[in-house]
Amino acid sequence: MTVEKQTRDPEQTKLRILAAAKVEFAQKGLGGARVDVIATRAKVQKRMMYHYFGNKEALFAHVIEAVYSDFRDAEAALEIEKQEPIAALQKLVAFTWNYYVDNPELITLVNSENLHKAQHIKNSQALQKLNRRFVDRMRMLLERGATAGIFRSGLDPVQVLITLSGGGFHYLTNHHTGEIVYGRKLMTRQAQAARLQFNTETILRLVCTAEQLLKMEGT
Amino acid sequence: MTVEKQTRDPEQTKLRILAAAKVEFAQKGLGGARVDVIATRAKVQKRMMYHYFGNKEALFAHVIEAVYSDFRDAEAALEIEKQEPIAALQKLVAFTWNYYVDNPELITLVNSENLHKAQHIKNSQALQKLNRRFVDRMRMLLERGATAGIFRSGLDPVQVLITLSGGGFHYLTNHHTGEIVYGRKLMTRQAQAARLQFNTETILRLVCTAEQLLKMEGT
DNA sequence: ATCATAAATAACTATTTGGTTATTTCAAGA
DNA sequence: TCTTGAAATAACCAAATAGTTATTTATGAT
Repeated sequence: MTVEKQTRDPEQTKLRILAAAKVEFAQKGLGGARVDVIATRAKVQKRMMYHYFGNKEALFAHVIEAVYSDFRDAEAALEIEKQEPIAALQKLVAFTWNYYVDNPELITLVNSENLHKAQHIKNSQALQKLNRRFVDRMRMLLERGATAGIFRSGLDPVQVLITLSGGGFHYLTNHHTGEIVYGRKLMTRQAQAARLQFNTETILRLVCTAEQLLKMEGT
Repeated sequence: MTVEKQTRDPEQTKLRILAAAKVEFAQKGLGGARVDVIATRAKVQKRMMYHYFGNKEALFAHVIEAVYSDFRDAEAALEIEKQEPIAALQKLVAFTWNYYVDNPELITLVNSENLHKAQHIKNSQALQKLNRRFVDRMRMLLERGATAGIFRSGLDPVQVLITLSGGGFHYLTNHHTGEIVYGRKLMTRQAQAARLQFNTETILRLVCTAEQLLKMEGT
């Protein structure tokens, strides 16, 4: 049994602040989040937050950058380039959906960052690099599919990616108002499974040629 | 020239408060919005806001409800039930997109309401009624298309509606981070036109039968 | 005309909030 | 072992903030 001496552990302290901040910012947004709540939840003196991160907004920027890069890292680890096009696409749609479901903070944090016009990540070189590769992976996947005669040619990878992520993101981020608008539960196990399936179908119908769709309907 | 006597106009006062609140809440979210800013912008004593609306959250609830019902009213006025299925769907996609573009507050307000778990509209009978009709219109449209052999049968109108709105909503609400993620401008005139076209295509490919898609590709 | 009521104004307050000052404590390197 | 710089604590503060109290003023009904 490790006896944890809490005193003097700067790395742990920083991580605890970051974790608490992620929860608070995700829950209340940048404007609604409270520095004191973060400190209390992190079991850290508020002063330490200012010591390590400077101020509330800089802390927010750190949180956003960490959350985004975790997401892209997980995505890159999928190695969809090693699968055949349709399977790769299905895998990517499912991964994206599941990641959103398992990391609900990501969604509200991204929304909050957009409310602030993305000013906190605007200058992050690290994110720009990660994301360029991300788009390239989709471009190559679409090209492979087109070459194989399965996918339509000339598709814009950015448009496909936005539609792909949006099918999950939009559903999840707006599920509270959605349940009122559509008059049904949207977050039951069944509803979630149905949405993933529908979204997969949407993307496949979007990228596959009509001939390929006819062929698959026969299945 | 009408000499405007400002004194004693409760309707105008309420409207000015509502309009100012809409801007402030849309810009900063519920948590970030400031009551004093709203009062100043409305050119009204802050006390009047409390007089007419009770408190900040109740004012927010009024704003949300007004914005939502304006949106649905405009949509109902389209009368898509009077058009043939494909044209109706194209019209609905374009309308939805354009409404979002022309009313950017709608998007951030809906996001803010979702951050608060939709608690401000949860009990609105008016909205529930409006929305039930909205889903019914899509259900009937899908049925008409299926009967005509143009649309696939068995499509879930709610899933289609979520995908349809999401294609625009998600793009617009996340365009700030999106420009960094995708490394390109997303709000130029051309980019907007391209997105509307892509989204229309997505929805048509989603609902039309494969045979119908083949037929249309010939065009 | 006047009176009752609602609209509008002005000044105020208790609390919250992001951020700071001042001080103490630990732990690693000389 | 001693010194030095970073880690941690505690108490504090000015500004901001949602909401109030107290008062005046316009207006429509009688």
